[in-house]
Amino acid sequence: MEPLTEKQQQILEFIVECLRENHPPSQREIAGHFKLAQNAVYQLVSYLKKKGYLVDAGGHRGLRLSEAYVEELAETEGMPLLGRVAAGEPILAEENVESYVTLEALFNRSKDTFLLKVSGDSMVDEGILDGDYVVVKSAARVGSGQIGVVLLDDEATVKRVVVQKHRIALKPANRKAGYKTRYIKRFDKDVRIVGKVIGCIRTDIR
Amino acid sequence: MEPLTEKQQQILEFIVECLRENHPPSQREIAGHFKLAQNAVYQLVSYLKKKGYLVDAGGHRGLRLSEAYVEELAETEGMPLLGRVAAGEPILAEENVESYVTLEALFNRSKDTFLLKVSGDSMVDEGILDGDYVVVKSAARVGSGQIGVVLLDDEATVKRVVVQKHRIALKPANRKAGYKTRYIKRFDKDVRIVGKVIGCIRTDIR
DNA sequence: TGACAACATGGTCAAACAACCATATTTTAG
DNA sequence: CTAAAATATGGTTGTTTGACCATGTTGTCA
Repeated sequence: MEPLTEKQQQILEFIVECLRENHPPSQREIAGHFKLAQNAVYQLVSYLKKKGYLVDAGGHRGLRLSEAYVEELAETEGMPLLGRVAAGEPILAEENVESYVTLEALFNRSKDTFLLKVSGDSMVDEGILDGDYVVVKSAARVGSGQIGVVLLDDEATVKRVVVQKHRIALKPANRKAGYKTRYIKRFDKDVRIVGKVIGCIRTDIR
Repeated sequence: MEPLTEKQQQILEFIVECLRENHPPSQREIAGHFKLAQNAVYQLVSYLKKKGYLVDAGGHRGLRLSEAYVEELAETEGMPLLGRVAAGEPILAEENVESYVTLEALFNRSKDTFLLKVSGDSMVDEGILDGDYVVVKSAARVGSGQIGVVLLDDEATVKRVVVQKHRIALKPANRKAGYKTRYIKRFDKDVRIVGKVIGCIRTDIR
């Protein structure tokens, strides 16, 4: 995008800040903030429109960011997702960046998705470690062989669920602890399948 | 919060929607959308203020959401994080929900944080699987023993980095493949430490 | 030196606007 | 049944606002 002068940049940043807080500023408000005449702002805003940073929705307080500029901002906001990393280039060089993603976008979440903090090592061999958060999608049943969250003896456990003829097998994944599969009757009152594990997040790796 | 009538709810939702798109609606715009007189809106908005959903910043298009309501919205927006799950309760019952977190908040990210898609199984024993995204914080050096991203032979690799006297050891974590540590000279031109792995995200668990 | 872009002031004006009044109908709760 | 709350209309008023005009200054570039 066409470069901005310092003043224009300042004004634009102020506008973005205001929009972030959901109140598009009036020209007079901007003028007040920078101790300018309303008209100085009118002009500067005109420049910003001409350069394609702002769009006018019409009406009072009608300033909007242009799509192009919103996109440019997104690159600062979302996390850059790196594809193949080329040697020599600075790591965050454009050719390395595949896209910019918000973490929200990684999981296309619906209303009934939630996080559950995992305690225990029973699923380590599946890459679900103690302290991880599993992303769970609420569901009354889980496909056989999938990893699910089961409410069992007042405790939510994450296990691989295998549906058999008359029972359900809850298979841990911990080589060291041995694979002590637990079997429960189907339709047991004290057991409830809570959901299906669709993701896993680990923070604070040291 | 005090419950809303259907009409009030409708109006509020419309306002929220407008605010999301960064243009607080004027009363007339709302009125137009619902085919009402400006004054009907004035009254309904008054109720919403009285009930604590809206706040008035004064001036034209001065409507804002109250903090209380923003908080309530956050519960719909962020993912609920479940603590100890009580049996009997519906899984998303209030007593189960510890807090509502946006995924953004899980990593307190700075500008130089990015995602890198992992290919390969060399870190499976650390719970970093093929296809996972690692959250990387840019850094020229990595503490000994930490997991880092190293640019090596035109390829970004995730390995445990152990700094020794005259060399750096890159230790994979894959029992099956054997732990074939790779040693590189310190200050080797062809090697660059790119950053430190601070998190790991797995999507699409089947 | 002269042209031009950027930046600035003060002033005017019509449209958009929130606030408020009087009033009427419908819905809800006791 | 009745009173209060909620929902609605139309009209008035004073303020806020964007747009625009005339004009002046400063810095840059040819």
